[in-house]
Amino acid sequence: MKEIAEELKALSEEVRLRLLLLLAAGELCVCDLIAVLELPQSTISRHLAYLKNSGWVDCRRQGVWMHYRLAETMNPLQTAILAALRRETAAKNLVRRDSANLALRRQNEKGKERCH
Amino acid sequence: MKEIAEELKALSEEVRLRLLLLLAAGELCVCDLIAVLELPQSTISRHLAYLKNSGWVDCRRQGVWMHYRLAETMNPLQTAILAALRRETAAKNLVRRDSANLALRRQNEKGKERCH
DNA sequence: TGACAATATCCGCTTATGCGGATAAACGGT
DNA sequence: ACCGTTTATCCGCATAAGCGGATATTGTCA
Repeated sequence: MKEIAEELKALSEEVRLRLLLLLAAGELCVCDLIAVLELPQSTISRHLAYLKNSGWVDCRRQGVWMHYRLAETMNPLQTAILAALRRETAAKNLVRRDSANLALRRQNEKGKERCH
Repeated sequence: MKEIAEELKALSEEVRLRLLLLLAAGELCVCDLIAVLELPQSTISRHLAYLKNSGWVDCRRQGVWMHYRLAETMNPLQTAILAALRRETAAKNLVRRDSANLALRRQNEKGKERCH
């Protein structure tokens, strides 16, 4: 039960929710997340570490860049909660804005190959 | 999004999780919850107030007794999360112990009419 | 109205958490 | 080996949250 409470606590913070929902759409580099959320690097990094320690995301290093993605092995509770969250937040302003920002950034990157 | 984070924060604490799961099986009086969880009255009352303020439970007064139950109007996210929680925690020791304690208390109460 | 029972709130304390600038660590390129 | 870039961690601070005994509130009954 303590573990379950910890998993939920990891999602009880707006920045972490935004990060998780962005990652739910696919793997991202930390620098992308910093740019999209427009928050200090230390803040983003700290919250990503929190999500990682609570089993929501994994990361892999590629050179200097660190890529985060959803944990590939979630327990059934996590899977169900994440699915519900994605479904019920899809229409929220902040979520739409974040993914729009990400799309914009992707657009501007065309041909400039970065983070890989 | 802040509201969603608040709803999740309400569930990120073991005592509140236990309370909510007990109430998911039906309305209960505060004195039952105190007896089952075996925690100080002020602790139980505080956590119940938290669950109420975050929209997970409602309460009704009947004389001196206060009865708590699941909120009858939850949003879709809450409904989904609660369903997942009930499903995934049903086999947990603590959850089973709590409901066993409640059943035992109900048994001992036979004919002694209380809390109503 | 006075005494009692159930519950909520207050209080001082301790611990946990978030913040963001500063610093450290990891890595690639030259 | 050194430099610049990216990310992680450290640090001091401020705020939030949990605890449980003490007190207040609410209601019942005589």
